[in-house]
Amino acid sequence: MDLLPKKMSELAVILPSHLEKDTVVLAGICDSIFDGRIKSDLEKGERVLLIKKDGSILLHNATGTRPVQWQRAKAGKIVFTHNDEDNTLLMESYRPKTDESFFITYYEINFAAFIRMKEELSGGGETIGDEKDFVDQLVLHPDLIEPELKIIEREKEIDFGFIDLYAQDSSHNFVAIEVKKQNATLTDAYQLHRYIEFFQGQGEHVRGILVATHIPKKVLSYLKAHNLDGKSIPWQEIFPTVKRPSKLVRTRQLDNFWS
Amino acid sequence: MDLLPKKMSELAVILPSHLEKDTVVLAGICDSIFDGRIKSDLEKGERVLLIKKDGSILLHNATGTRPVQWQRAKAGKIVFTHNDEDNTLLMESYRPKTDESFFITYYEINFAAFIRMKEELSGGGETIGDEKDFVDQLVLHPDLIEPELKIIEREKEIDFGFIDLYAQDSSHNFVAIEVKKQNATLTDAYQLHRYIEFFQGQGEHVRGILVATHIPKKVLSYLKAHNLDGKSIPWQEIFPTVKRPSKLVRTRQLDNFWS
DNA sequence: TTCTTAATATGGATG
DNA sequence: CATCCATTTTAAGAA
Repeated sequence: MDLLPKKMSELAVILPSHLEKDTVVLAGICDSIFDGRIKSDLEKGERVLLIKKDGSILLHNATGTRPVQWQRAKAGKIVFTHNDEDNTLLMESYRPKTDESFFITYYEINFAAFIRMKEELSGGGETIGDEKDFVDQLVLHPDLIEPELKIIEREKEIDFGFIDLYAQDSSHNFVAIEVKKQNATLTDAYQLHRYIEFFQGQGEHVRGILVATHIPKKVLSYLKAHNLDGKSIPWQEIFPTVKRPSKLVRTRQLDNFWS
Repeated sequence: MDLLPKKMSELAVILPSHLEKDTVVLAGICDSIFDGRIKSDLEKGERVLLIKKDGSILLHNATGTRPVQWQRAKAGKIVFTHNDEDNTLLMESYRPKTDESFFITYYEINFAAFIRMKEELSGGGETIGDEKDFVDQLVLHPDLIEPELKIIEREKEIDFGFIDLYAQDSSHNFVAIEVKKQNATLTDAYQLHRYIEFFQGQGEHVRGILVATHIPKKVLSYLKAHNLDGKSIPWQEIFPTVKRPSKLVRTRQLDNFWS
């Protein structure tokens, strides 16, 4: 849990002992090649490299959420080699599963460290508010979609997929409901359309409703043109208990937020 | 470009000056909350935090490609506060654009450092083998799709979108071709179907072909059921010149690989 | 393993 | 801005 020498020849010797146990952080000037599902060449630039003990490799630029190049875990051994002639440090990794090669050439190391993370302190987590939770709420409160709607089945399987909710409306029509936690897209409307067509092919009349937190006009007009319904249910109506600060919450207010 | 003190009270004072210029790396025991498009709580655990100068925040577990929690750039100012009472360090960030709050509470800091990255050394990159390149190859070698096929137009615009390739087959039928560089999905088949229906609506008969590196059975059966064609073209047939090492390439062999 | 689908998807191009 | 679309998407769950 400390700095490593910046000298490449020493790094090449020391790093192997850390790769299996620690998270390694390396910063410096490098160029690199990733070749696999795509071939990507990076010009010489300053970047931060993170290597985790499971073999995940993340090469980050100074900005941006995603790594600029990376390789997932379960590759072979990562090899570092120092080249005396031009004083470069090479990282090589090959992942047979996906036939991906990753090469990084360092021309300068400006920072090197390792972090030993205690096995027993890997806390889990919990999420609230994904699509499953959305559907859960709709099952509990089908009237949010339409008055007197009765849910009959969830994840009803038909030939070409699963229908999120299968229901019956106040006039005893059967209804296929496709639920999207995000803004609806045309693709979602097509999908619903295909489901309804399937029932038509079976000689059954089934209504279709697309439920989403927001449905753009273009999508609504497609639905209307094909005799389908759209119902937008704002996030707040589904998860009214989730509080959010309207601006940056200062530390002393955290307790309120947690409630 | 060096270590920072691990003492929380000092960190709270020092960090602000680094957040706008440097990449900050922090490791220790924390729990955290992200609340925005979803609400996610993490139990106490040991994690590595990366904060970039554009405000991107990445909280990483000891393993895994993706951060376990994160926030994208363009949020407000990130605030660190030391709480004397229980000796914790709090990170708070709020991103108005998406109404996302991110809180991390540190109980222990095991590693703290900053990396100053030179602005002028941010190298760009280049990729070969994306979908555009795939289509390029198909335009050059339409016979890979079907003998005697003639490409007429690329990115042909119709009411509901763009058709990757528009062509004419050996019997002078017009053909709409949808290309996917990856495995085809049902959604891709729906999309193609929609294009064909558009032409039917115009009173035109147009064949539809879905081209992908791989087409699962279910997708093929949907295509067949709707009089559409599927053509899977393995990656190697499209990019035969891209060499890959069959196993880990040792440094001294790199020159061969680069050719 | 293969396939399917949600995701805080991300990121780029376009209108 | 919103929308559309490709992505080395990733990752989890089911068949």
